[in-house]
Amino acid sequence: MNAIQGARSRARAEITAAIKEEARRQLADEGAARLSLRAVARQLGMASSAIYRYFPSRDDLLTALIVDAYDAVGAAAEQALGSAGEHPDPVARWCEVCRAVRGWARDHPHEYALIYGSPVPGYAAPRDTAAPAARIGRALLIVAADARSAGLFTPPGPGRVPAAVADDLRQLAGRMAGDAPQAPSVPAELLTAPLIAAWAQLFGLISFELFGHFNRVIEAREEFFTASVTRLAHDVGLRSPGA
Amino acid sequence: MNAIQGARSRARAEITAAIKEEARRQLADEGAARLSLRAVARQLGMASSAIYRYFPSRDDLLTALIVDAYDAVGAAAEQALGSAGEHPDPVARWCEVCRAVRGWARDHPHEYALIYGSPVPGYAAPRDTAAPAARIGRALLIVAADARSAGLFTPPGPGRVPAAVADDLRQLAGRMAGDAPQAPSVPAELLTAPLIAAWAQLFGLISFELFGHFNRVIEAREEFFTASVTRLAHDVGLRSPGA
DNA sequence: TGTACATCAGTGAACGCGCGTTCACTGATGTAC
DNA sequence: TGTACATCAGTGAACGCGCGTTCACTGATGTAC
Repeated sequence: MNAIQGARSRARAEITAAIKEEARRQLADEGAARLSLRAVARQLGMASSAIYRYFPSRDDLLTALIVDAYDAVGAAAEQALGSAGEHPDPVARWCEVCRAVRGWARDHPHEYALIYGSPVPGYAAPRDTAAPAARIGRALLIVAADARSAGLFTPPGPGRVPAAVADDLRQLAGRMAGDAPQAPSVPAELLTAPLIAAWAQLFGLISFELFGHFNRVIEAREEFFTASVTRLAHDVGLRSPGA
Repeated sequence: MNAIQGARSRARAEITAAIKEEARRQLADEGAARLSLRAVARQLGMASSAIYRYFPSRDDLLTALIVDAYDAVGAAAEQALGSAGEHPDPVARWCEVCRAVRGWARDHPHEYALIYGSPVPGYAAPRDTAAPAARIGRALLIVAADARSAGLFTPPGPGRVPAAVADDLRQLAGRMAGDAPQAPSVPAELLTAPLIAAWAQLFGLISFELFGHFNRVIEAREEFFTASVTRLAHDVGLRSPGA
């Protein structure tokens, strides 16, 4: 092997990236179900069989795209978290994270559809997707955790949470601590039903916008989105400093 | 034409229905993108070309399935609205409508994905789908309207709604009145941003459950859903009689 | 530094398959007089 | 009631296409001595 990592393995990494890039382009034209190895190879000027040196099958290429998409949107959320890190208002910070997710989704609608739209038929998500998929939820949790440290978190009244749901939340908190022991640990009392619901509901707002259900309903998309996620922040228990 | 509507046209209606039924079955196996006219014909024991006597193209068959799906889930919502019609508690009634939608979605996951998942690539929804698609939103609105009549509706503070969104809502109210003049008219002050948001967020909850994002997160799906839509009801401004 | 060998990327042909749609046709069902 | 004609459902072959995957191969890049 060479000093600079070997020409071969560098070429390999570059071509792997080129294949994924072209596949993402085709995703945008045709959707996931119509993604075709032959078309990717054609566009790249290589024999269709050559793809098999990089991905053992079409499904493996799809999996790589899915993992990349989760990572990309997760990174966008975390970056918003970071840049709004000093922000004294947890509600505004929550909104920034939500807006980053929406922004990424609007910029990459087909990758968004790949991970948050209908599951691709006959494709079973492997374990590898679980960790990247959790990044957005984790970012939202950190907003809540920091708000609590600042005394700006009012946990929702616990009386209304069904016992079975409370059990699920306890188990999930345990699993999150175990999966990423080095990550900032998540106080179990922040992992509430409203927070999980807000997480899912966020994607209802984004999906409705991207998939066309707001056509002829809401045109002021950005204003509507911001107002809606502000409401979600309050549901979760976040408070602005002055309030 | 015959007294009993003509043997030919009766046969026609029956076979059209059989084609759609078989197509729905295949939807469940393969997803919308892989729906194949030839496979439908094969399963029905007819020549593939015979399908063209009933649907001019594959896209027209898809459109018919989409319209049927919107109508089916809309009917489920309206039925819940009807059976909970006497219910004195608007919050409970709202939950029943939401639960009916979720129940239909769980019973018909692939038809749900067809209308609320990723758009089918290369397929443009024709105008025919707009009216059936509005039925669920209309059902939710009626819950709010009846609650207001009973004095159990507290409109959310108008201060926070951006002006552009308020404009959209006014226009939408006008359009809804025009589209269905015979339907119970919708007071514009009920068509609020929180209600539209709750409508979209409802599908975030259902999609997350159906598309697998709650796996290893929430297992008490029904309890979680009911708790979440109860929270939505309060966001919208509905109150229970005693509260 | 040079040589023999192993590894690996990439090729091009082929396999077997399914697809949407068209077309000329047959035969049954309905209609008009 | 009977006959001539029009309408329509359904057939089967064909067109042209693209797909995922396999396979034996060539030639370049890397490795061990």
